[in-house]
This record gives sequence, C-alpha cells and structure tokens, in this order.
Amino acid sequence: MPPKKTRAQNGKIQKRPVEEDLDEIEEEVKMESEDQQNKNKKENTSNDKPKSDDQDILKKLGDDDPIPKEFYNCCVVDLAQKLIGTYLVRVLDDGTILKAMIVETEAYKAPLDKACHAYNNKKTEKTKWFWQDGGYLYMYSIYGNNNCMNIVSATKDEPEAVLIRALEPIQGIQVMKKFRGSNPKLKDKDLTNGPGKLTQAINIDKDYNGHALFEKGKLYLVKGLDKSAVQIEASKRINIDYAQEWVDKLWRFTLKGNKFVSK
DNA sequence: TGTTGGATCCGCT
DNA sequence: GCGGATCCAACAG
Repeated sequence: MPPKKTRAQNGKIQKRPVEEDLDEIEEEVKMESEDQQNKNKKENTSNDKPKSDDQDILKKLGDDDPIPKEFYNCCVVDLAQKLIGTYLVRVLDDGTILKAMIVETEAYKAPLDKACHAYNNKKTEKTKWFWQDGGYLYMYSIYGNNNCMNIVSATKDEPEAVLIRALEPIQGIQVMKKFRGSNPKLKDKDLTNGPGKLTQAINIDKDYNGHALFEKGKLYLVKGLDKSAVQIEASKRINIDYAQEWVDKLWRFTLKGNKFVSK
C-alpha cells in the first residue's frame, strides 16, 4: 500500500501572503542555520566546552537548584544541545522524586520551519504556548493519548521550542514503570525512549502547558553531567516527512552512545 | 459538523 | 519493518 499523502504533499501547505513577506529573511535564516550546522560539526568533533556564561551559571548551582531562566534565553538550536545531559526532576504529590537525564532533543523554530506547529506564526489554542519566554513548557497530544513535552526557548516574541524525545531514568525507575503500565516485559531502556513514553513515565500531560521549569516545584531542571562528559551527535529530525526542505536540518541531538535514545 | 491526518506507540510477522 | 489503534485539533463546507 502506498504511503498516505500528508497535507503538505497534497499541496495544502501553500504560500500565503504573510509567508511571502517572510521570504526576504528566509535566506538570512538559511545562512544562520547553515552556520549553526557548521558550528555543530565543529563542536561535535573538537569537544568544545559551552560558552563561558553558561558555565558560570551552572558552576554556581547546587545539585538540586533549578537552572535559572536566563539559561533558556537563547536560540532553540543552542538550547536543544545545552539540554543534553541535564537532569529533569519530577516531584509527585506524595513527595516521591523521579529523576531522569535528557539524552535526546529536537529543535523546532517557527515561523519558517515547516515542521514546527507554529510554522508561519500559526497561533491557535494549541500552539499559543510557543509565545512564552524561554523556560516554560509547551505540551500537546498526538496520535491518541500521546503527550509530548517541549521546552520553549528564546523570548516570547520568538516561537521556538525543544521537543524532549528521550530520557535516561536515574531515580524512581519502579514508579516510572508503574506509570507506564503493568507490562512485566518492559525493559528499562524502553521506559522513556520516545516523546510519548517519557511523559507517561513521569506522569505529566497537557495540564503542564505553561509550567515554569526554572522554579522548584512539581517539575524542574537541574544541572546534570559535567559538560566535559557530554558528547553530542546531530542528525535529521524524525517523522516530519511533510516538512519539505526542513527535513534535512540536523536539528536532532543525542548523547553519543547512550542506549536510551529513541532510535 | 464531518473529515482529515499527525513531532507516536505497540503488537505482530 | 509494517500496519492498526487512537483521539483531538484544524479545517472545509
């Protein structure tokens, strides 16, 4: 059976006047993302350390201090890499603490990125959460009851977000298994190796839209692996066949050699 | 209001 | 690797 045609393949994504206005800066963004990809390649091969200001921010933090808001106020492609190796802390109502390391991310950068839900500045009830400051969550459900978690980057004027695609469970593995269902065959490595699986494992859903990750609460982010221990691989984003030329961006980032990544 | 399709998951082969 | 399940937001009429 031939694959189903997407809306884009059916020609339903067509240029609208507002997009024509964007054409002028499209070339500029293309150059910017090519620069970014070159930078990625360099960073991936030379194991460069992150910018000194980020290092300063992280150095001052205790192991359980939330990473402050300014960490998120950067380009989404930068943030997607900076998040690799950080720890997500989930505090349940009964005080149980779940902890997991981010090992796979994808960057989505509206208004030009055709893979992004906020493409062409499409602001709806679902996507309005893109227009927040960096450090807040955008949650959405897809293919039934699969919730996906995104961390908004930059500022409220720039609709960009990082999709969290996989985590490595660190603490509370049995509780995560319980949230994932009662399948006794479920292996640790299959617990959080997908965007829908990980939100189920830490028990969050669309109610977490707009949640601040930089404040200590039910869900926050803390520093994790030492940056010198983090080697990042860049690849193409997954399952965005409809996104035309944006399919080829190397905006998926994984922790090199980690067995908890989704594919 | 009905139809379409997707940033996924899971079971089966 | 393939295909069905699933359900909700977006969109067309």
